[in-house]
Amino acid sequence: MEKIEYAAMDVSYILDSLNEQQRNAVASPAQSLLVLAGAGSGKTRVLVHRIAWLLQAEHVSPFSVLAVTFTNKAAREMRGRIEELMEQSFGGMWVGTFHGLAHRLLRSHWQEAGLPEDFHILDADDQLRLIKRINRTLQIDEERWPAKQCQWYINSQKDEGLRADNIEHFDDDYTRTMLDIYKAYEEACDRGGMIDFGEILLRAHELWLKNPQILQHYQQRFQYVLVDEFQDTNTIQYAWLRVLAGAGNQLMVVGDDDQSIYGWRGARIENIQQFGSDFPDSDIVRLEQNYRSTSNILNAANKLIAHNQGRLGKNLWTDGAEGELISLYEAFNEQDEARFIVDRLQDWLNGGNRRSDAAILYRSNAQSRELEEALLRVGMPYRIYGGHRFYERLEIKNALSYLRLLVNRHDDTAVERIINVPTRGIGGKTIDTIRQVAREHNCSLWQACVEAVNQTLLSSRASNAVLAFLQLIDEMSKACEPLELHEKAAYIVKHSGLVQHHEKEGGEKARARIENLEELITATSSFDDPGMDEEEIDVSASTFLAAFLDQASLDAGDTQAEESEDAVQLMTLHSAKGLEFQLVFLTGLEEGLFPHKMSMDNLAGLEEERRLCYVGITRAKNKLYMSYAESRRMHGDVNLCRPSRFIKEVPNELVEEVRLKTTINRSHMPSRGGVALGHKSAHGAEVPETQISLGQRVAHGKFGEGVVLNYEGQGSNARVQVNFDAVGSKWLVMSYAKLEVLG
DNA sequence: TTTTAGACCATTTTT
DNA sequence: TGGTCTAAAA
Repeated sequence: MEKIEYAAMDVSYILDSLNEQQRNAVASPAQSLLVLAGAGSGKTRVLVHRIAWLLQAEHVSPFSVLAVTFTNKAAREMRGRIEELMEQSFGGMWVGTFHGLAHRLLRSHWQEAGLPEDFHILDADDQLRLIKRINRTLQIDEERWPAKQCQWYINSQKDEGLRADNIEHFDDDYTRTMLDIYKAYEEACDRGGMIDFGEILLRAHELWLKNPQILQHYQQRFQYVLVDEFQDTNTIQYAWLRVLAGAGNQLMVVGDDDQSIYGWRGARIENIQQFGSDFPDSDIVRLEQNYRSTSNILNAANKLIAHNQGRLGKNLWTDGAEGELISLYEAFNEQDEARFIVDRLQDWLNGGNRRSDAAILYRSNAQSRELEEALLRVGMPYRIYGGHRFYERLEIKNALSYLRLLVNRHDDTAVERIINVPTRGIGGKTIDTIRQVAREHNCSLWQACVEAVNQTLLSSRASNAVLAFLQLIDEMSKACEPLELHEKAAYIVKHSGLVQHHEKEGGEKARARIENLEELITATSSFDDPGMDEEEIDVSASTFLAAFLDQASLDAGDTQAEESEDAVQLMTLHSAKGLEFQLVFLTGLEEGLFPHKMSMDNLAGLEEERRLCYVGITRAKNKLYMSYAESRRMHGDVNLCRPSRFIKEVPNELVEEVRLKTTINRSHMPSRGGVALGHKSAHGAEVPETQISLGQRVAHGKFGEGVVLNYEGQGSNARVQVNFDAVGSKWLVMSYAKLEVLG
């Protein structure tokens, strides 16, 4: 790291572009500082400028700065923006995620942390597989205690900083079972030198508590600690921060209690309320000026979130334009909703806007399908955020497992994964035997394979297959020895047989998989180890590969091969946090979907849903559409829906209802408590060449009266879906049904 | 051993 | 509806 002279530098550029509140935060002399940053108030900006201020105005060494975020993307962005602002890079500064930084500590102090030097990281999928295996050996009833639930239990305990030994139990079935599994799981992890995501944080915390001299070293080094998205910290993360900053270090946390949407995975909104009492001399700065949205949108968000209790309170304002009203559309069903959105989108694009400036947001991933189909139908390019991250994909994980075995032959997780992928005749029975051998000899699966072959414990056919596997790995290992990382990856992809394996299954999916494998090679060639200080230069080829594998576990690769085409953005509300768009569609505003039925029976859950809605609304800069459907097909069958309570929590004067063709009054709106379909006249799309339109009440000779929900085709060939009062929904062919149109 | 057919059951997601 | 998982057939 080069020495930097700051002599009498002009520092005004750091403050000049900021408003008063932002400036107060950036130049604060306080020992600890809580910045309550409303949506669109320049939160990241404040963090970036704060660091610049420390470095330049207060002559703080970059080595003394630690900045923590939740995602790698946020960390990269922060570092990038600091470098951009200061036109300089700062290698010695630690900017990273909680997990990334904690992992770095564990790599440096593996001995003190009680880990083997070559420990490796278990991702969620690996973890689940391991738990399943454990449950099988413990003979746990999978029906009664699903592995998913056990995984959830273990992770939430770790989020709370609790190990199996620390957990009080009342000897009930549930806790006893969970603790047994937790213990067995911990043992398995220890034996295999594996740590899961929660363990990374837990170990890093314990590392400090158990090794005061190490803690002291970091406390002395990191005099300035900054935290982004503080409302998302869980118990262990906050504890870790308190330990680090406990020695009088300067701590600045930035967050927004109204945007806390990760309670369900351990985030504690209480941390932000607790901060003041944990750091009694702390200052609070509120960033309340919003630079993003029109005042109509902002007011809608403010009014909505005001329904939550126990907020720290903020009053977001803007001096920007009032903007258009929020448009509300009542669709008949999810198809109608999708059609409507696509129509609006096309209008908007005809006005010369860019597709990537528009986003369609939904509560749950299942909703994307209908929207995709509608977009596909008109040929509008779109991109879906979320879904399977690059490094989590099946084919990638398989390829990585081969690479893992090059580094460490005793990586059981990897062996389990690929021992029969591609299929080479090693089936469940053979693998069981091998596991058995491993348990008896207390050795790794790899060794057990060797043993099983040598001792002829297997049928000759199985034995040959296992031997072939062992030789394949050994040969590849030898061949890869002298190669560069990306050459290793290319070699593995080529010689593992994975490509042929996927080619065989054929289809569109298979092609995508093969492309991904090629993409992996690209990813390795552009990899340069970000986690290394210059002190640690002796990076041998194999540790370089190990570093890549770590990075692959820790960074799921949210840059999933960015395509350059301008496309409409589709994502869940959760993944929309932190983003902004000119035009936003907030879809599926129905009771049971949003707020989701799993979260609406308790106040905490409901309030989190409301915050989610708040996040959604505040993504919009210029124009917001909200929509809901009167009926929605979910998991195959049709449900009738009531409009979300969140709709009526937005003041009427900010909303304009969009009606296609017919205007009707809103007597059936939520205030009445959801008189769903019933006494309403026709509205919306007509079934072509018929007297029927969606939403219309009709009578059938046999089934009685009902409401038209949907249609296919046209004229006498058309089929219509009718929800009958007596017998539920049915599809009928127009020419046979003889439907009578009711007024 | 591998493939396939039926059973089951479904928020939200980062690391 | 579609993805995952177990149990029976090729």
